Amino acid sequence: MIVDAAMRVMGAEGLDAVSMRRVAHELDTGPASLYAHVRDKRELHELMLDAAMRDIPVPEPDPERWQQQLKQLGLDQARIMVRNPGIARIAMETLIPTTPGILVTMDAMLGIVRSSGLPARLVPPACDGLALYVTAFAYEASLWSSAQDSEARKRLEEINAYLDSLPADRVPHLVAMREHFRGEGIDHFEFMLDVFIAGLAAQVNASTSPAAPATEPRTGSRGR
Amino acid sequence: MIVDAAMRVMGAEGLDAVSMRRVAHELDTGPASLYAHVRDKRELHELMLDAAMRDIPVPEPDPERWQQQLKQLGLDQARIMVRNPGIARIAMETLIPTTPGILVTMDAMLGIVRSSGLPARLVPPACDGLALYVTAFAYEASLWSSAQDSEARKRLEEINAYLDSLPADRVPHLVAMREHFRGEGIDHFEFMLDVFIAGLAAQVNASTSPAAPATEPRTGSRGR
DNA sequence: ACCTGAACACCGTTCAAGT
DNA sequence: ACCTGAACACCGTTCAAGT
Repeated sequence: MIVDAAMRVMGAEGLDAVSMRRVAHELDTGPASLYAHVRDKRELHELMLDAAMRDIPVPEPDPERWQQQLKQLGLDQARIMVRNPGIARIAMETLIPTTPGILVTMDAMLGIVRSSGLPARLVPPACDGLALYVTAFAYEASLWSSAQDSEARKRLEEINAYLDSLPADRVPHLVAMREHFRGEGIDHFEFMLDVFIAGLAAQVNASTSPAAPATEPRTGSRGR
Repeated sequence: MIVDAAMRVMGAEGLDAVSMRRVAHELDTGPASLYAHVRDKRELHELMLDAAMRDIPVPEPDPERWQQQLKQLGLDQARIMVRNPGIARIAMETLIPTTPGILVTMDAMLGIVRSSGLPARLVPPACDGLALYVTAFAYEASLWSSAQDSEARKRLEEINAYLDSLPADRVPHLVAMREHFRGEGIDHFEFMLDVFIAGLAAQVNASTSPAAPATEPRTGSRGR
């Protein structure tokens, strides 16, 4: 009931409104009562994270399709966080979530990357990194949506006006590429997922065929 | 003086201790006095971000070395944020920093990526994405270091104990790869930078030579 | 223009006392 | 075991009043 009430408040008024006092009030009691069921606010946050993320569909790893599967999983994670603004911030703050639902998703990601043929010692770093980027993207996206609509629009106008007034001699590239900054966040995210996965694929090839292979040479960043 | 006092408090006691009241106290005055110089707490944060990031060295873009230059810039940004715990959190929360110091760094990154030959419309998304990942990494790193030492160690032990008790039938990959999770965060970060840059290089090649080239064929993720 | 004291409307958490 | 009222030690921001 506590987690439900907290999720309700977050959905209606954003994560900032989810205080122990506000949640308790929702349940017609005082804040002290919550501490019989929940260690502290951090634990409540972790339970909310689990509630939101528990039902991400996880595929059976298929070595032939690891790239598509990884991208799909990343998109699913981002989608669910963007849909519940506030959850991404909790995920950023939670460091290492240890709640069952999240671990299942992380395990699925490990399974997919493992099936790619990437050396075992690189699989956890790759998954950590990807999960972190997905979370950070969703967090930025929810900053926009969770700000009061009018406030966000005002800030956006301020920024646009500011960008238009930039001195071309101090920041030439910003000025030159100004037009390319307007764009859909989710498209940028998809592009970045592709870039990341292509980079992983290069690592796979580099480790599968350390010497220049005969049939179809591919070059990754060999420099590490 | 206000920004200096705030940086001092953050350095000594962490970002959470940087309240308007605490900073005012540091200056032997009341919290209301600060509002004559600073619009609100968000603006104070932005000024702190600028103070910390203003002197990141920025290279002259060299098309021959864009990969090394990009990696170096990412490492420099991460290093400075990890050195000032709290700055990374401000950077995550600030959405689009509009302060001069930060814009110069962003401009330098745009210049480097532009010199790589990546299509212009992909340059801003790539820089946004890279900057976001760098910031997110530094944020996670500072979560560890900014927690009270004893508290962080306790939490780490809890997590390790928990990971050791995981059921192999529910999360087989987590259990199988457990040993590879212990590792230096900064090494993982460098690996991820390499992966990302290799992915970008693949995109560059894919757009430079859309048909199979003659001399030295390279394959990127052609699928988008 | 800059500063101040006092106030408003909040926080998370603890603790003795109850059932 | 669960709940409660009251309290402790804080927040960001505003505002009338001062210099």
